[in-house]
Amino acid sequence: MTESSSADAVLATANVVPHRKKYARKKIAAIEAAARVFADKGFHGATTQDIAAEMGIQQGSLYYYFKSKEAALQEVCEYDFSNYVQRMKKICAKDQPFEAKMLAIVTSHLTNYSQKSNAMKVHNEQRLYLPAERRVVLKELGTTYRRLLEQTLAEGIAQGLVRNDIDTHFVAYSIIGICNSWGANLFRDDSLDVFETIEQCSDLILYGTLNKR
Amino acid sequence: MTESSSADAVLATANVVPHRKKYARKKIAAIEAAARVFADKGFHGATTQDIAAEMGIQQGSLYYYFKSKEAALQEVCEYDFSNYVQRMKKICAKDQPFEAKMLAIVTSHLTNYSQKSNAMKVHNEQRLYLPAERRVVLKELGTTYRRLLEQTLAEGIAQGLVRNDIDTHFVAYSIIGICNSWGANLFRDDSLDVFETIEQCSDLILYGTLNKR
DNA sequence: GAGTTTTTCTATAGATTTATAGAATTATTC
DNA sequence: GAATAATTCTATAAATCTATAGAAAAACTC
Repeated sequence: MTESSSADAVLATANVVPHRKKYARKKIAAIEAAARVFADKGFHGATTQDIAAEMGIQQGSLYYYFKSKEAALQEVCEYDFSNYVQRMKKICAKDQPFEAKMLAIVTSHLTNYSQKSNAMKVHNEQRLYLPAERRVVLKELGTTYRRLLEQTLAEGIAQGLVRNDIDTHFVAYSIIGICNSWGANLFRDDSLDVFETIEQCSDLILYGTLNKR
Repeated sequence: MTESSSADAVLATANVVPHRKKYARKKIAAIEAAARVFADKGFHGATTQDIAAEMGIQQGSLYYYFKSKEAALQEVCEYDFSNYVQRMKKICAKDQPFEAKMLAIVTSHLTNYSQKSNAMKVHNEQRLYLPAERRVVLKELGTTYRRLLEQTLAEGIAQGLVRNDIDTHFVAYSIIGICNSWGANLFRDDSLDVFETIEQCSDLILYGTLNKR
């Protein structure tokens, strides 16, 4: 559970000045520490003391990195989210058969979960404790993601591959629901295999449970 | 959002002595008030003051009904759960075609959500904040429920109606995941139609998204 | 290495929160 | 209606939590 790698997003915003670079690195560590603690104890259950301890600093020092506890939650929820939506855009833009796209979408979702699990878990479970003002960016990104999914389904229908009697809006929400539900399971249970889970999820979404007649 | 009706469960345990009956009634009101508050603010975000205010009593008086805040969470999570599992048992015991059973299961789940929404929401989202000792009953009931679902799927396979290459364990979890995800949506969005949602959920589970060839 | 900037620490104000004890009130019983 | 039991209230102890201010330490610059 390191969640490193995509320091990129935050690092990119930092100037090349060594000072800022070092700050940015530690800021990422702070976000990831907060993500771990919030994932474990929930926003209200976690204390700034917990987060500071997770970073190995004193409680008061935490405020060098976060303006407030609430700001920390917001940053955790937004952490790497736009990269994730970006990846979704790429998947949807590709010229591939519907089944392959769906597999790629589920893969992206669950892979992201198994890599950025804490931040994603916190986003899914705790973001509603943020006041609406702090959720505008999240809402936008979430809507973009869902629309891409709906669009992909609509394309599948247009190609005659997907049933034309489904409600794309409903199915999009359902897919997100299944993926998040399995994401949480993967988080909880180490013995689960990510790729096995991916297979089964997309299989269920595509084919359902009934035998073909 | 009254959540009355099934006072039965708790009332049944109370002796016929008028005293106990009145206490039991108010205790149910306490559980439902706690459910509303926990659903809204989360376990740690809610205060005993909030729950007391919701009941129209003073903070200290709340301890006449709950031994502790944690005990209140446990009681909310367990509230009406065993009735719910009981209903599931009846559905599964019936001699009906697989499709009808699945529709009944989804209906039971989502109908329960729209009636006992607060307690169910709290159960789904907050129960893990309880220490393991307080979750034994919940765990048992949950396992029973999932097993019934798995068994129903297995019967469907035996009858040749359900694909024999699915993993019943995985599919059972997925069904629960979809239902809970839509339960939460129904909770949030009043404009959604419960029966429409039920239709769509079971349709997706049964037939998936692809056209038959 | 003196001076400057960044990072961390300590200490604390001020507000909340859970849970308890004992008094006060209300309801029930005979 | 006096005696008893149930319910609610008030007041408070004890613990905890966020956020801030200013000092101390560490890192960096020239």
